[in-house]
Amino acid sequence: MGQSTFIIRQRSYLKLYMIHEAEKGYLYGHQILIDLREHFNDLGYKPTKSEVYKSLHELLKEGYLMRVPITKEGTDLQTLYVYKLGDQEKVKAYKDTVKADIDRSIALLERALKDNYSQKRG
Amino acid sequence: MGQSTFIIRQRSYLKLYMIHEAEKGYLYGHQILIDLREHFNDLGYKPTKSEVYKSLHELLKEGYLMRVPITKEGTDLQTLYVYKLGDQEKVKAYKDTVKADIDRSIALLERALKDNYSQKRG
DNA sequence: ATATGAACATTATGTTCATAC
DNA sequence: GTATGAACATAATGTTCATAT
Repeated sequence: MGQSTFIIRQRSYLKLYMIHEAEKGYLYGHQILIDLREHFNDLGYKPTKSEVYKSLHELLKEGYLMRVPITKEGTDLQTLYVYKLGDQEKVKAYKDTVKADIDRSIALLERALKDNYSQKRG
Repeated sequence: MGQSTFIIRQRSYLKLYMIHEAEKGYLYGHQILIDLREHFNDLGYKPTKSEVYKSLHELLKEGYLMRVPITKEGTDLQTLYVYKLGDQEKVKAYKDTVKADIDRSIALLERALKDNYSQKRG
């Protein structure tokens, strides 16, 4: 399946952050892109537009988020959407899964540090 | 480039372990596959044959490892190879790079834990 | 079964193009 | 410039096939 046996995928990582943002209220695509780039700037991680929108669309398709078109004053046609939290139970289960995935990933990485960079003393 | 902006690639991770194994003496493909699967069994990570051989071939091509055909008693034709450490300086530099990549990856993952799973208290 | 590797397929991700305000 | 998205391209990884001992 899409089930990664190695480390967590970027897509899952981004989806987690989006869910968290939706939990706080609502989010929209362009803004979360800007926010996440800012948030990870110090670590040199700069998620692409494409990944962010794909993550958003997946969450929507899977029912974790719901989309609401918003209206701006003075406009008729607009392509602005707000994303709100969908099924809370589903979301909770999803977060638990991702949590386990992150924990496993950290364990793999720390093992690599231990195995490959520990000082050998005699 | 192949430069990942997100988390360390499986390929780099495996290559690190192979270099480490070569540092201890020598290694060969099938054995390291078995060993790594055993080593990561508890974390549910089961590297594939394909990834292991590709990692090995990359290390060879990049000069981190050298290949030596080995002879077994009673055989003429054989496709067995032993990999030994190549340029030590190059290897050291490579390990430093991977170390930084792992550290950055752990930082990203731990940030996700902090950002998305910390208890909010009032 | 051990052992190595290529060929093929699919996923994950990144880059460019299109559209609209 | 903000904002959304598809189309296209490539990179990373996994599965199957081939070949030999």
